[in-house]
Amino acid sequence: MKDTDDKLINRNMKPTAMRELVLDALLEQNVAVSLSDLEKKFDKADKVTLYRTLKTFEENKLIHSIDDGTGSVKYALCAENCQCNPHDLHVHFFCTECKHTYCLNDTPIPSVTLPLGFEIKTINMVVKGTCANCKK
Amino acid sequence: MKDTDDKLINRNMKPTAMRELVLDALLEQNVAVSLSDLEKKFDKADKVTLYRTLKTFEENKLIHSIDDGTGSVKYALCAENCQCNPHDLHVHFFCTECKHTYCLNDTPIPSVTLPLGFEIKTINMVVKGTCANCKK
DNA sequence: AATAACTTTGCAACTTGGTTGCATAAACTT
DNA sequence: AAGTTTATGCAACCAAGTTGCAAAGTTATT
Repeated sequence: MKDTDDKLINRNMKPTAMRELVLDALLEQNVAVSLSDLEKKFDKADKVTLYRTLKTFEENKLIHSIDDGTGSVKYALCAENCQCNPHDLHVHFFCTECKHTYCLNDTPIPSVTLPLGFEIKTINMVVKGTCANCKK
Repeated sequence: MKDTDDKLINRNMKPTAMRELVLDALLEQNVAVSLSDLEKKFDKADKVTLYRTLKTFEENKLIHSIDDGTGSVKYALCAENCQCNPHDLHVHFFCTECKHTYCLNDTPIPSVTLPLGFEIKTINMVVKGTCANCKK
């Protein structure tokens, strides 16, 4: 049985062909991907199916979505046992050169002190700049 | 001469009727507004004109835009002498109850240490939760 | 005051990303 | 094998943002 099948089953999803394909694509990337990235990659696949595949992945916490401010939502794999809790949150980085969005898994979001009465539920933190690849 | 005229002229914009109207609307708000908010408020005004008004305001650093993750960009007044430099950046707060977006002007974005080779240009940090008004 | 030059406004129309409804196809259940 | 559930694919739609172009308004020039 395939590795991807495991991952899908572990997260309570049936391992369909489409899902394996998308999961493979996500696994081989070290940057986050958008729906339209996937559309380009699998130009025979239907946009809506890809869309719904990502949605189910997200619901089942196999991936998380990233709003990097580019106007198109990006998706990236969660850590193995991630439950998408606040303490799982990490900083995302958008490179203005190569336009890639990175999960900085080892960079946790620093804590902020809010004004009195404001209660935090979650945080989105996107750093923009030049990535290690483009800096050279 | 009106106060709003001053502000516009200080920022190198001609004080047209439309601009005064929009600036007034921004001044009387303590939360950030979206283009569609303005459309509702001024239902006679053209969407594109409002759009371009906001754009010129932003170009001239009278306001800054906020991507709060709701899918529609919000705008809020800059501080008096703001140049929108990195050290002017503050945290934004989106209340999931009242759906309002606040500028936390007194809450600077904490510094983050990035992986080797990553160079920061700017940061977007949006905290989501319940605001002081809704918490009661 | 009349003309020219530039700026702002308004309408129409379009693009992109995301989304829903519904029908077909595939996969499980008994 | 029939019936139920789940996944996929097509069409169509929606919202937000954006562009092109012409009309209206402003400012400058003589």
